[in-house]
Amino acid sequence: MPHPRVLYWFRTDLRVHDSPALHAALALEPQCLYPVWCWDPHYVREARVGPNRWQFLIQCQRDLSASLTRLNPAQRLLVLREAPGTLLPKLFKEWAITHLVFEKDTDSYAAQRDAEIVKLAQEADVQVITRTGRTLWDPAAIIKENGGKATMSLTSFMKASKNLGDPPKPLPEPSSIPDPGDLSLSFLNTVPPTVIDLNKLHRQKHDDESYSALAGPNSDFAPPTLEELGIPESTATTPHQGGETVALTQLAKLLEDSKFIATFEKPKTAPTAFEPAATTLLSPHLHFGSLSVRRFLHDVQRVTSAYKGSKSQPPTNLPGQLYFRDMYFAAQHAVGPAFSHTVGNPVVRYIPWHLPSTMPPSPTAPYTIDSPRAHAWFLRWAWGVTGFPFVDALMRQLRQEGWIHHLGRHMVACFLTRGGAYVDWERGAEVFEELLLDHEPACNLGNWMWLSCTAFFAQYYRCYSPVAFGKKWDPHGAFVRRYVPELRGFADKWIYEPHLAPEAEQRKAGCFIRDLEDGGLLPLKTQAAGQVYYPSPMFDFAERRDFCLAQMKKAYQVGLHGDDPRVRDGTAKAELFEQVESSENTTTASTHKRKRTRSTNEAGPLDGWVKKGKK
DNA sequence: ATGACGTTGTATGA
DNA sequence: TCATACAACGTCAT
Repeated sequence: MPHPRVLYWFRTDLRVHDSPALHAALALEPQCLYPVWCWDPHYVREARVGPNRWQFLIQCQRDLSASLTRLNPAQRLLVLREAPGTLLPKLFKEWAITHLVFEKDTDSYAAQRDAEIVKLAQEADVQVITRTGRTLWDPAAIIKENGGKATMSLTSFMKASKNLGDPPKPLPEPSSIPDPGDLSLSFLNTVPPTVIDLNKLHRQKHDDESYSALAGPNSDFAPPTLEELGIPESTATTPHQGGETVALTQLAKLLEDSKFIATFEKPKTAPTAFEPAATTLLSPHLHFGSLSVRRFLHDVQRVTSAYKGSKSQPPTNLPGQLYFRDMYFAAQHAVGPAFSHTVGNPVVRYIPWHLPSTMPPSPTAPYTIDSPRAHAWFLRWAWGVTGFPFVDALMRQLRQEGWIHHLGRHMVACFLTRGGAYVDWERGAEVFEELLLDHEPACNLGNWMWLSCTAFFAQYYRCYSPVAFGKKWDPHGAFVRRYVPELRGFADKWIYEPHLAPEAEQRKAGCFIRDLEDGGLLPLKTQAAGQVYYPSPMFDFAERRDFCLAQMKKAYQVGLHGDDPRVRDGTAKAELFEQVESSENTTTASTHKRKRTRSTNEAGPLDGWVKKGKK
């Protein structure tokens, strides 16, 4: 191949440092290099992406574009507004591409898409080169070492990875890149049909205009703006910044504190710490690839080996966190698309949760409202108005900033599922998908299974208390005061349980604790103008914990997994869990009636609270 | 078969 | 600041 013309397809590798795929592209000694980002409708419309993550992504794209220009003034990131499946074959022809290069992505959707793209490239006589780069090890290689089985514990993962040797050393940033070829485009873009638009809720300004022109409104291939996407800038409220430059600066700063790096123990870091947080906050960069996971590992190992003194070990140290990430990627790879839900998933335990996913999946009615009460609990959880200050503080921090500490995620996930509301973990995973900057499908899904004790973890009797767990880390409640400002005036004694404060204390604190009306879905009817209120707890936690514990015990005895045919056809709940249903249902309609009146939600899952709650 | 272990629980009592 | 009961899960090494 004398004059390779390379299309480098950027996806979740928005960086120029340690990019094995970019190095592979440059090793071809190309005559020209096209650095392309395709505006995949899977991301634009089908995945749940909140304003904060849109902003973070755009920042990553802009920073990458600037880096490419630094490496060659004629270069920039070419953002094209069309689906890869229809766009890439046209580009192969238009730019006489000889090689397509990209970093492997083993997420379920991406793997399927990439297989199709590889086929299209072969049909166009374009050679495809891929490299593993998103994880420390290739998930497929890990699973092969693990005998084809999903890695369900860190022990099995570590054993499998040991046979593969150390992860590759990080590669340096290239000193230069070749010119692009001719950038003219002789065709208009094909606008993908809108079948699903899970992000419609966020497009308050106007409809999505990201597909209005192939190379952007100014024909300059620029990354989109929030304005173009119809998302008001004011709704992106995160203080966290995207981009490789920010990521590497943040990493360098962390590495200066060798004691922090070498003695890091995750369970000893406080979920209540803010400004600064107790952990590295590098996870969003790992997701978008603005930081290489191998670069992170290598730098941590270098600083740790130079550190004099006793050091922390996996699984609690910093490398241990990265191993867990890889473990989830490998498990997802082994299970396939079913990893994202219960039905058909062989590794997940079946629990007859409230608000189960609709089968077959439907984007307009994603779940069944089997219990209006549980639905209200779910919405109140998602919007941080449960009446449990620690839970609400965490959920509001998540919504505002797009990041909460790992242990905080444990707390709210346990609370929604096996330790409180008894709501399906898939509902919680969807809310996290929308709000987290660092949303990594494999890790998010894996951790939700972990915390709901449906896979990876089974000690369901270890249950987090929304009062005790907060107090343990932050006895004075500074974290609660920061994110639930209406409670600021309460004394430490009441900060985690303000509903127990006498009326006089509430008056002194300038905030009254009152029940929400209509089963908790509506704000108070009787509130006075100018008066500040905070809701009473949405349920008796001790009572709910006991109930959940009993249900979990029963479900473990029944012992069904997601791939059981009785789970798929819906008979499992009816035939094996009748007693579960009736034992909880003491106050509302009978089991019989509820089953017949089961309805699905027409609006988006969070529609109810949004408008009414915001007033 | 058996026992140790598993990243990160809570309440109680000394 | 410890230790222990709570009621008791799955995985892995032996």
